[in-house]
Amino acid sequence: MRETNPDEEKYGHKAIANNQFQHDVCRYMPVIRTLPLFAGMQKAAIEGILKCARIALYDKGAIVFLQNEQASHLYIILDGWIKIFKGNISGEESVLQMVTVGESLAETIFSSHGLYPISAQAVEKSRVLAIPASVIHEHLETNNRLALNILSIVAGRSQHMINQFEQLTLRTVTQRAGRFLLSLLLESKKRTGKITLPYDKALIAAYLGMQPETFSRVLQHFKERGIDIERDVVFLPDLFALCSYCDIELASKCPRHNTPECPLMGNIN
Amino acid sequence: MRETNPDEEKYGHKAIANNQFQHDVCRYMPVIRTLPLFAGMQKAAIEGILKCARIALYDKGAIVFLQNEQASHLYIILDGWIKIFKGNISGEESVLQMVTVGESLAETIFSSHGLYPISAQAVEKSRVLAIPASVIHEHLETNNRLALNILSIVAGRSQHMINQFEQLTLRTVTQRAGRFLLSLLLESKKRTGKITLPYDKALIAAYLGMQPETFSRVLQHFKERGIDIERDVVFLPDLFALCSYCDIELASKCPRHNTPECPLMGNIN
DNA sequence: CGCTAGATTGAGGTCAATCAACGGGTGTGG
DNA sequence: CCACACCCGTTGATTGACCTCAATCTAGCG
Repeated sequence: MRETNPDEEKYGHKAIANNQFQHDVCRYMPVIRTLPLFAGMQKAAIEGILKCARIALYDKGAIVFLQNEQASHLYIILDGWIKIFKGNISGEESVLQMVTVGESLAETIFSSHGLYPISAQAVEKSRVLAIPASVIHEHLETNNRLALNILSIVAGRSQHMINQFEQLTLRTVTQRAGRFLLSLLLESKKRTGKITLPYDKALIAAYLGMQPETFSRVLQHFKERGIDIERDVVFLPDLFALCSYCDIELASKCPRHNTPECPLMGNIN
Repeated sequence: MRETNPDEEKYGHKAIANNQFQHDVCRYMPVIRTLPLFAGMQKAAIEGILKCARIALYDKGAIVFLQNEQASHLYIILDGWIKIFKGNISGEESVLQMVTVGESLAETIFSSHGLYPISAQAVEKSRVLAIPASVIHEHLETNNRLALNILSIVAGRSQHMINQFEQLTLRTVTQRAGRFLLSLLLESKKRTGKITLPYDKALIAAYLGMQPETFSRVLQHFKERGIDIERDVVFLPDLFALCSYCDIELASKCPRHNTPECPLMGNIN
């Protein structure tokens, strides 16, 4: 039934030797239990689902799955970064999201035709919890809490996609890059003006829907405006330097949102 | 708690006088019962949910809801076309989807902060079934079937968005327009070479992420290649004229997919 | 020390947006 | 029935944002 997948050769899929499936799921139980997927669930129920789960390790560049493959697992990242993308026949690819610790590749297995609609690739050494799709589907039938948790995850992802969508259609490259840096700043708990880029600049560029050269030029542009950039570290002259790139999604993560300290004073979109 | 919403004035929201809420939900029961939302549910359960539902009528141009408003209802289109979009402060808007009969605006009410992440506007006279979000949330807690149905809807929507995303980033305007026409062809049951555009050209252009002028020029381009276009009707010289714009999502709707008749012979992406 | 991958910089090209004018249906009022 | 206005769509000319290609630079690493 499955169509031949031209991507397989390209990415050297099926050649992954380090898929080291291990039985040490329990070692990660403390982390796993705190995942949104299992929120509000009984210990027994969680363990029932995890019985068939395995932990897989992917090297940098390894493919987790490819679009149009049979969707076999639901994945949760325990460590590292996974790139979610869609590639076309001419080799170009469009990066949909970058996923990291605690997040899951969930909606992918509820695809109507049972095939992954997207591809996933580790962009650095990553550890992933893999739960068979059949197990999830089985528990879904009886475990309402699980269904609601997944619904919540998928809806959240959907919303994030809407934002990404708006970014690409309505924003210039400078605005996209500025917003990206601001989001990094808001995610870093310690509120210094120091931001470290989480992965390759070329990858950031792809995620932001632009060419590496363009991203480089945009950073150059920021430098001229007083933002100091060295390698993968960005130093802000002050914490408000990027506030003009804020939007409603980022604002909700900002401690100064809806306070007099916010330079935008609620004029956000 | 609710922020002032500058869009309200712009769109004349709250001024909608024809929101004719009616108690004639039962008149639409035959249609409603066949909706994916209620698939596999008992008659009693469906009626329990519909007890508080109302049918609303929107004139062309009327706003159903605006982004950042409190998410109060889940909507299902019974008639007409609704535009789902995200607008920014400078008045530009990015059209995410066009929704029509049988489809729902579902994921919108599961937004984490309880606000609509997007706006919805009727682009022609439309009839909509509105179910209070509180009712849905209440039933979700106990009705597992409902949760699974919604999950399926949201996942489907999410996947559609992924496709839209890929279109905008990886395809040229010509490819996007060609694919759009092809999708219309595949959706029309009668397989003649005649396609009628479902709404304004300007709206189609916005949905395809281009300017009206650009869309017009693209149609011109098609005309030069033998496709006859008159007003809102497109005549194909033969049924395969647009096959080069096919992709895996459209292929699944094509009766000739995976048959020797398919001019692409499975070389699809 | 040289190799390589990632990043930068420069020059030129292109696709689609923008700005502006026009055409041709449709509806309205005289 | 015609004159006019209005809206939608088209067409043309120009601009500009971003891409592409190619050369160069830099840092890490064996």
